Parts: sequence; C-alpha cells; structure tokens
Amino acid sequence: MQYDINKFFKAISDPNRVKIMELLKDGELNVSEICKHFDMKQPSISHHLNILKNAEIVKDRKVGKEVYYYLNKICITNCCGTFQNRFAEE
Amino acid sequence: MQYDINKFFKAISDPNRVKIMELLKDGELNVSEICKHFDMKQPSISHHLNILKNAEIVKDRKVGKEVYYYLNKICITNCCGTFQNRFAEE
DNA sequence: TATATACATAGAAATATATCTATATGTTGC
DNA sequence: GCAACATATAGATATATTTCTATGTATATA
Repeated sequence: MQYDINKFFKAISDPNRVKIMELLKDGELNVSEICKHFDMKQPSISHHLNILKNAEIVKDRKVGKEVYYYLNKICITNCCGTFQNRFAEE
Repeated sequence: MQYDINKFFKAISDPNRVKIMELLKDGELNVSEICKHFDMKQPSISHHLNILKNAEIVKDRKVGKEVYYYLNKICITNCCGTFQNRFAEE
C-alpha cells in the first residue's frame, strides 16, 4: 500500500490529533470515549477523526450505534520510515 | 538535544518546505539558489526557511552577502524515529 | 561614500483550518 | 413506529497560515 505522505504530515501537524493517536495507542475507543479527554465539542472530534481516517492513520468499525476507531500502526511506521530514509546519510 | 516534535511536524506539513528540504539533501544552498526552484517571491521563501530553522530542521551560515542553508539531518532522524517508536508495537 | 546585491522583516490581503451550533442519519429498545 | 442515543454533516465564524508588496539591514564594490 502506498500512503500519501503529505496528507500524513498534515494530519499529525495538529497536537489534538496526535493526542487522539496517543489515546488509541493501546486499543480502540469509540467517539464518546475519545471526547471525554477533550474540551472540544463532539463535531470537532469527528472532524479530527475524519482527517486521521483520510490519511489512513486510523481505521474504524461500527458496532451498533457506536463507531470504534483504532490506529493503523503500519501507516505510521511506513510514513515516518519513508521520510526518514529520504534524508538519511547514505 | 531535544527537538520540539510538534514544531517539527508543523514545519514539514507544508509541501513547499519539504521541497526545500529535498533541495538541501545533497548539500547547502543559498537563498537565491533555493528561490530559482519556486514560483514564490523571495520573502515567502525566507518565511519558509525561517520556519524550518525554528524547528531546527535546517541551519544556516553567512558567507559575505549570502546565507547558506543546510539540513540538520540528525533532527529529521531523531523526530521521525521518536514518533515512530511512540506508536510501534512492543 | 554611493550604489548594487542578498536577504530579512513588517504589515496587508488571500486562503486554509479549527471550532462552534444546528441538524441529519443510523441504530436500539420500547 | 417513536423516542433516545451515538455519530456525522452543513454551514457560520474565529483563528492561523501563506503569500504578497514595500522597505530595512548588512555586505561588497566602484
């Protein structure tokens, strides 16, 4: 799979989104659970989740009324690795 | 040295700045030389260089009238590595 | 010293992004 | 089917970022 590295970096350039990623580090959470950790309103969280999802940093699965988000760790490893290699000394 | 990882990602979230980094990959360039590769005006380039410098992604040295910019590769390796590790499977 | 060159800084305008309120959609349980 | 709940979407507003023009500063040179 080929990730859009520019989308990736745009996504993680917001500390709120990195904080969401931190929350998902140890397993999936639904939107309400994520909201509890922020002062923002739910639609703002949805907006950030959508940006993360678009960058393929998170994926989601629906369970009844709830939507659980979880990290796509391979995307993170891949994008960081690719970028790092691009500027590494040979 | 401890880099500000949020500043780092904010800096590389703009494709123009990543392009500047690419240009500096194989050695230093002065501002005029960098400008030649863009449609932007010189003050805009200076602005981007300043953001990169603030994030410690580039450093500069003055040679007469010219200012040469060069990559601080250790910063790139360090920030990408740190971030990647933060979300890696253990 | 006056002029040209290279770059930086200030401030305005255009554009993009984040956040909010209001509301729509989909699911569950009565 | 209806009410309640979880989340998403629409659209407005606030804020941040990018880019520009105009100008300042430092260095080199005639």
